[in-house]
Amino acid sequence: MKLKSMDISATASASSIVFDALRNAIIEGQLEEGEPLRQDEIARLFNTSRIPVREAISRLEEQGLVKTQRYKGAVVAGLSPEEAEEIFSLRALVEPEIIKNAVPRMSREVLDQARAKCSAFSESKDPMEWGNLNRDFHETLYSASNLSYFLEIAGNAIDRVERQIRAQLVMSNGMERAGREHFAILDACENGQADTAAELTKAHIEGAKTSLLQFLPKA
Amino acid sequence: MKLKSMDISATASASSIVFDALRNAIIEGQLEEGEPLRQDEIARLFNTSRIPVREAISRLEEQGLVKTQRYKGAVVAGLSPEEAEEIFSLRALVEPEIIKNAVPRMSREVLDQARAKCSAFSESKDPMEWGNLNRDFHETLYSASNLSYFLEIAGNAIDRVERQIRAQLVMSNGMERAGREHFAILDACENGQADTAAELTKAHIEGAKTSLLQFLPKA
DNA sequence: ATATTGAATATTGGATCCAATATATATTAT
DNA sequence: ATAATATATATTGGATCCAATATTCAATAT
Repeated sequence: MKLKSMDISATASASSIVFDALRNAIIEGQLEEGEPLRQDEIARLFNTSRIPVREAISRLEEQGLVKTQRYKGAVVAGLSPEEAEEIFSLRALVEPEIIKNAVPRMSREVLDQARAKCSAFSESKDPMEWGNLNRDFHETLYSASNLSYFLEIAGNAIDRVERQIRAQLVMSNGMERAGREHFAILDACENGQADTAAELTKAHIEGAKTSLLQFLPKA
Repeated sequence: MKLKSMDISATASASSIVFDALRNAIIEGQLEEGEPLRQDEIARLFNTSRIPVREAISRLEEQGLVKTQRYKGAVVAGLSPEEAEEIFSLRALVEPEIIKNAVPRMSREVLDQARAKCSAFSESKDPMEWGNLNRDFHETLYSASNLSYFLEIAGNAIDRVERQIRAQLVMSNGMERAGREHFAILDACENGQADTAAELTKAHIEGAKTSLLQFLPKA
């Protein structure tokens, strides 16, 4: 008798399914700044009760992706230019450290995947894909790093600005410059130049910061 | 007719009361690594139902202060030497930036408060107070900074290692060195030397990292 | 017509209950 | 006595219900 056993405790809870779906919807711009998250509506959509939805929303608030007000519910968080600047500054501190740690640990396989993703980004004609391709590329490189806490911090920082980055990528001509910079970072990684990769990553982020700040409306 | 009005939506929810209490209990070492957080027990203690307790626990997990396993509940998170190292490295990146931003913004009042807290730390004979006094001092200096996101990141990083820092402060002779370093940082702040304050802060954190890593058991 | 008040409806916060899973204890088999 | 099985108990996950607060709409006053 061949049975495929599975660890039942690895199954996703209702709350984490809702959390992941909402996080993705926010990052991808399907839920826009200020949009209310109606507990009952989301619960209906996922065919669950409101309790897991409330837990998911609590977690999203800790991630800075939504803002809740007592008795008034949650809305998708906005991003002021000041906040954006800080978040990018933090990324410019953290991500070079990640890549510096990652470079000596990169396998041939990781580098191949990264090159494929770099090309995919560069060649894509579908603006809807650019955000995912951009992020995939960076995440592939960073995946070689063993700095799990730094990865967690960077991941959340990116989540915070991702919706705006994606909007900006679609609406401006930053794609070409980003593509070139990706290849330069990748080359440095392939050549084992950790410090160069870190510097290029920092410059890349600083450039993205400048672009995004120009794109964001002034309050 | 004189009525004192209040904004009812500013009242604390059950969930945030539980969250704050658990966070403090973890930070202060009253809840130790591996200790289970029993939903029903906590609910009874706070005279509420389990729902707000579950939400509080979800938030604590996002903060990295507890670890939950599906169907098995939450336990207070541990801290490996590797994690500790990373968290301190992140702090050593972030906190100097905070203080550099804070120094030119420090009022006479903030500096006076900081000096009072610095002296209080230095003079305290009660090991149970050292943790709070230490943190108070740094938070007072940082409060002059307008980098709200950096403050959030640093605050959480400190929360993650605070229990161990406090244990280590009590059990080792790092108090004297910490006290001297505090006064040096404070002097630099008072003299408007933002870069010096940043360097001293970085050195202070790196020193604390070394001490803590010596204190933590090797796995 | 506009402003104010009252009623109805929508939504959130959390209490209670039920089902599912994990753990502890008792019973049976070896 | 030890190991395996069955039963009881503890705990978690979430469905449902109720109370509290906010928002919308209708009715009334000016």
